[in-house]
Amino acid sequence: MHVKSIEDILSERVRDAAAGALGMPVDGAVHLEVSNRPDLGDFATSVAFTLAKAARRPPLAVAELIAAALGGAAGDGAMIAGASASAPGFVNVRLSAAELSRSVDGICRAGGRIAQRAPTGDKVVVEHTNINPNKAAHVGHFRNACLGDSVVRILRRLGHTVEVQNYIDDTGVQVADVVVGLRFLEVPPQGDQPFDRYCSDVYVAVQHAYAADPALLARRREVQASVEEGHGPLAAFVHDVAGRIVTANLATMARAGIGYDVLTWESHILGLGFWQTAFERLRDGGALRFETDGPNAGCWVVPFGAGTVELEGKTVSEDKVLVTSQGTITYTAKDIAYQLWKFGLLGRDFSYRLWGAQADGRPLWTTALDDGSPDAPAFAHGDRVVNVIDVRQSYPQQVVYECLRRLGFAAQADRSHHLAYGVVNLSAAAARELGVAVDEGQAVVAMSGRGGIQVFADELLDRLAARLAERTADPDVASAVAVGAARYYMLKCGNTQDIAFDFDDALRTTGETGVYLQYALVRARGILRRLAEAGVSAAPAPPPPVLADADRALVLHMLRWPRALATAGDALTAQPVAKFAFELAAAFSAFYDNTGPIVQETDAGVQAWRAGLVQAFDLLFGDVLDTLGIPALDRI
RNA sequence: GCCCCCGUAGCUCAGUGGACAGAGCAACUGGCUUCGAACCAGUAGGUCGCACGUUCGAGCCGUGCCGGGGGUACCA
Repeated sequence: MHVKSIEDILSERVRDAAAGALGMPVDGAVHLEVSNRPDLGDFATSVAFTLAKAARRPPLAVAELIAAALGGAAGDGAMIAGASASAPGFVNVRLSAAELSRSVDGICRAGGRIAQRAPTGDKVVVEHTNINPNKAAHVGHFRNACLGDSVVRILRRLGHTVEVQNYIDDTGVQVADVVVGLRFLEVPPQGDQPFDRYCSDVYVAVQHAYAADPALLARRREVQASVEEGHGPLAAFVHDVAGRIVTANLATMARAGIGYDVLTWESHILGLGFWQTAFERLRDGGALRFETDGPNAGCWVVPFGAGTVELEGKTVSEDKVLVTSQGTITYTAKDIAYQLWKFGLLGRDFSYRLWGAQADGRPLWTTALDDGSPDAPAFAHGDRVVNVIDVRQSYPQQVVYECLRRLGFAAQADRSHHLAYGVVNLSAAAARELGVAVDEGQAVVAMSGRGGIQVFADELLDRLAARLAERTADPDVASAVAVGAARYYMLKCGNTQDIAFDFDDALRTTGETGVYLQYALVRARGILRRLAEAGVSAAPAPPPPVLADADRALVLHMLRWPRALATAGDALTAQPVAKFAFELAAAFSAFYDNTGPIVQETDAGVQAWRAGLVQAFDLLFGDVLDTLGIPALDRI
């Protein structure tokens, strides 16, 4: 259920008051913000500045007129307790205790989900994770999955139908490299390391082997050729390896509560001839050009950027090659076919079969080359598409969207979103801990799967859980707190911010961390538990005559949830939700510490009100944490 | 060359054109006989890279510089 937010209602009130006081129409929504002068009011608006000119009065005089009109509406049970004007022209509004009480009641009746919106009827396809199936997930992949998963949770709350796709590139060189290593090199496993970690090591070993013996590269071509033919024992082996790695990667993400709706395999896109269909469309639509000379002679290209340019004495082309002079298909080409399919524009479809059940009970499907399952739901046909992909792939992503445009699908191109996120590097300290030589003055070191310079996602979760196990007897609690800490670490920065991964930061359990959020909820649930034991109801109750600042601040913070969620959805980033969650937890912690124990409260009115307040916080904050994928616990 | 991102406290980062620029960490002071101190209350720490411009008002918008990173592959 979606209730109109306090700000929406206040905005209308201010607009009406301004129109009445000034005797002139006020167009559009009046922008309202949470006051950063809580001594003056709960909300503030600068609308007087914009109206001053037309009203032919100074801003402060306009603000005073609006405040007087708003204040006139105050009274018993009214929404607004009072309004004031302050220099140089702000209007400050204070909510009444009765309104705050109604808000607490509303939060409880909504089960905390006051930010949930009615279904919009549109479908958003979100692609994230997308790990090459030849290695264990590292913290860079983990950032991708955390961002994608939280954006999915945000969009679902905003009323969108969301389908999560995890693209598996099982035909690229990376898988081929590991298969070469497994078949032709004897790489000893380290102890009882899991298969995905072993493959990460093999991948590094293969790079060294190529350098020492270039003849080995022929083996890679051999593997790739067999994959392209799609049958034979080598192809079956590749398929088996990729499948085992995907299973391992899914298990890693499942630890953090991250799931999917469907796995889309690159080999299926090729095997079903999706690219051939897309190619013909592009060629016939005039979007492609076959080059007979120049740097791309013999290639099919999509003209892009400045075309052919002279740079530092060399002739280079900004056009994007889709089919090489050898006849092979580039990744971008496959991505064009994939993107067309996501929108239902290809005129082709996969068949599907069930991959398995996931931790949250949702089924996971996979594309299939055979007839698949008759029970499979319909996938793709999205109205919008969000691709969670490293910022370094911005250029090929733009090529993909431009190709849609050139095929006449401008609307779909506009509804294609590259959710670009910054790189996860290692801090100098983290790199040294991994045994990597770091130059003096070098702040960060790039991770490298080929070079074996990386921190694995499982390793991060394991180390966090181990640290937390020192403080709790329950290993399930330790791992749940570890998940919260790891996810918050990945979400608290903006999408475009590069992250310098640092063990000291990532393993912290105090301050602005996931632990802080979980601890606030644990404290609230501790109160509710004690109240229940004492037989005190936690149902919403009327406010006491005098409302403490900590109580007011807590209610007002909770009321900001819908806007925080909407902001996050508009920008396709979980960061505003992460920041909001921390601030709300801080408001609750201050409330907790700066007021007496509710269980021992002697004033029955105060006790009843605060019990209801804690109940509302528990419900609402549980929804906030779930949006971030942070487990809500009763005890830690 | 062209395109994109970043530059805010010692460090890591927030800051939808609005009031005195915030948080965490690190440093320093206090606070557990009370619903769990993984917390709270406080002190200190800033030419918001630089310069012009737009605006009643700029960390935010525009232009030009200076630093750092990335892209501009017949890799992904």
